[in-house]
Amino acid sequence: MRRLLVTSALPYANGHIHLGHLVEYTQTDIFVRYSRMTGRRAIYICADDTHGTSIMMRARKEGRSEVEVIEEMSAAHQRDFAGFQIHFDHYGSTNSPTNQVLCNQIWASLRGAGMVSRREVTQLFDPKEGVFLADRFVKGTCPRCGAADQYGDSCDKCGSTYSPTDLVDPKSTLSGAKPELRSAPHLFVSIESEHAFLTGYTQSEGRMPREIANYLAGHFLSEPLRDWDVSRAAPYFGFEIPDEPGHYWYVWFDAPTGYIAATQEWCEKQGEGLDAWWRSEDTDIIHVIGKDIVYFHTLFWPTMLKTAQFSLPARVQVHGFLTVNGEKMAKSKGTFIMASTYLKHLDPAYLRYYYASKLGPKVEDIDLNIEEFVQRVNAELVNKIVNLASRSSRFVQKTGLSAAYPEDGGLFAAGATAGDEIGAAYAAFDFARAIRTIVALADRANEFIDKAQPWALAKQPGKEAEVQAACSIALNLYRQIALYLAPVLPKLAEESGKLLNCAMDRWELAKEHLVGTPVAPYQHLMKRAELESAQKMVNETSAANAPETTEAQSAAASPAAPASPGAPATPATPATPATPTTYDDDGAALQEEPLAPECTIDDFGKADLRVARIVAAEGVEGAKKLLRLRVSLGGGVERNVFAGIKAYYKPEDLIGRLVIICANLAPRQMKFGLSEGMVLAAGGKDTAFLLSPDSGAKPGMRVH
RNA sequence: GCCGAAGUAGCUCAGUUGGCUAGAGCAGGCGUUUCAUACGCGCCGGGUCGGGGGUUCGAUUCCCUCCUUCGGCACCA
Repeated sequence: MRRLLVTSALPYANGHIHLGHLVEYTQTDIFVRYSRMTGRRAIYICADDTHGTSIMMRARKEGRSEVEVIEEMSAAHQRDFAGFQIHFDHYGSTNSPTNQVLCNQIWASLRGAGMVSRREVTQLFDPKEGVFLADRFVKGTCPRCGAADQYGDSCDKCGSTYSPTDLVDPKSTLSGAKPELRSAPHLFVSIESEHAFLTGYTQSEGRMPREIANYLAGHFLSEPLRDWDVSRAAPYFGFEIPDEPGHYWYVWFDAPTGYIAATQEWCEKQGEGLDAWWRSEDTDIIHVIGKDIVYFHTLFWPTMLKTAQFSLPARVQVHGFLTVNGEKMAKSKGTFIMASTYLKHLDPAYLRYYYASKLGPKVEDIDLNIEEFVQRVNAELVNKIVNLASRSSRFVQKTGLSAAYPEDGGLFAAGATAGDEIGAAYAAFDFARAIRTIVALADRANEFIDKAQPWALAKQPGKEAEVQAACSIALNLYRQIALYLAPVLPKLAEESGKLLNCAMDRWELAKEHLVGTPVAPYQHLMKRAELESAQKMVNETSAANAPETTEAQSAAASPAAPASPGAPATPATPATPATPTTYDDDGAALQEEPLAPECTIDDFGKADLRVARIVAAEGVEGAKKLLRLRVSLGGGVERNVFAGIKAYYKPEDLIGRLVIICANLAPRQMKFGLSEGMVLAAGGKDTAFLLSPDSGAKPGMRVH
């Protein structure tokens, strides 16, 4: 049988593992465990992703070295994974000597193939803001058709595309200043030469979920592939590029190489050769990733592998995000639940089972609904499955199982047949189907016991053989089920093996009767999940609101969860209910958006900031992010202002509220109307917090 | 608005090479057992299969269109 090398995305070393991450690791772990049970040689490789600016900033803030930071986090990650019975054959780090050697090697191959270019990148630079401007931050007149007010990359009037430097009369959309041309050295990897290869690779049947292949075909492969900027200038925590001193590989360059490096470290421990795993026709490599990092795994990574003559992944399995109670995970709602928090309150088996019952082969978000979670685990796992063992094992403790398997009306045979279907479902990452089929088997087993009534027979003298027969059947059916669930619930399988004195490690065992073996005294195999405990977990998460809020999702290779840390759930609620005794004001926000160049008091004075009252607010039809606000400056002076805060505030909650606006901002014609000012709000990519004056302020007052 | 995915019972979902009265689990109601972790078993109620149109002897399934939801992109002065 072909060997399997399976990976999950590398968790970023700047945040703890949360329930969103666990979707992916659980999914992968189940797949690997199943594969092993069928006799396939399979290894599960992972590592921490450690490089990048975030780690550097964190280390500085905490006054210690980056290495100390990432070692601590790696230990925490591995502790969490172990707590959820996620078993890696090797867990490495991208900051390893092995990985560095490998990066050098792949880099040399790319160089050798003539795919690397060093370019003085001339970009438009905003002299007022002190930043380089991405295409979308530049507007000007289209060089083709002369349409005004077009973006730096393409014209929506004539549809032509061009470079921002071609724009006539360009303006920075940040400051309105005329951008200057400035250059900086960058290293690029060109992948356009591999366009045909990538089309063939990504579109080949079974390589990845269909919708992902379509997405790539439509968004990237339909036009020339752009060069990939792989360098970052010092200071940067990472590997210095050997032939380009002062420049470091961008974290996404050395993250996927970590898959290979970690494999190599495992090989060294095992005395095996790396080539058998990464340069072999006999090994299938499968990457399990989240839908947010498809781009890196399906375009750049295959190109790197091909160029350096490594095997190409046979499959890239993509999963969706985790939502909690139907919404994106948010600290403020108590749904940004850390793995370690969960473990304090609930059995990891519950989550493994629940995820398995929800995970299909499609790229769909899955929802963790706390109530459904408790209900489902209890109803299916405890009430009908585990209870099977509990209700039938006691009657045969003294006698053990029948020496010959009794007539059962074909139940066992049906269960054995179902095993093929269940196995196929596991192999296809359709765990939900596997679970459905398994639960159906448990239903049949319960019906059987109910009809056989061993408890009634046990009271009638002379019926001992019948009691034994009924329970032998029930326990054989239970064993089948426990075997089928073993990839999901390894611990349950192990305990069941102790109860029935049998092996539980091979899939094919489900086709063999278990006869004549002793039965151990029954001990609880699993407790019922308590809603109260789940509630406590949520409450504890809410209470711990501040720590790790912003750090959790800047991950380069972050897998499962959506990135919306700390989105304001109820903006109307005062932000500080009590005086906090400690603060966790980390540098994440500042790091994400560095300070602008110094300005003078006169510069500042140019902006006329005023208190204003929102007198009307409504969503803008056709716009997903915009609210149209009517604000009053008092004395009947009103303004029409658009604000990109639809996702964070309900219009009705805003009416009557005092805010700060920039009142002398040049009016701007937008797609949906004229905007006559700007409402001030703090926030980053996924958040917005409106500014309000203290009570007493009146509309029209100037902010000095 | 553009691209993608999806809309089946109160909830979570099965079900399509087009075909018998559209299914399961949970939740709800009724009954029943008491071996088991108040668990199990039986029965019942409940769906215009998002709306409309078309192809067909026949459409939940194929085609068109509209609506809604969720992602991604745009808009966020």
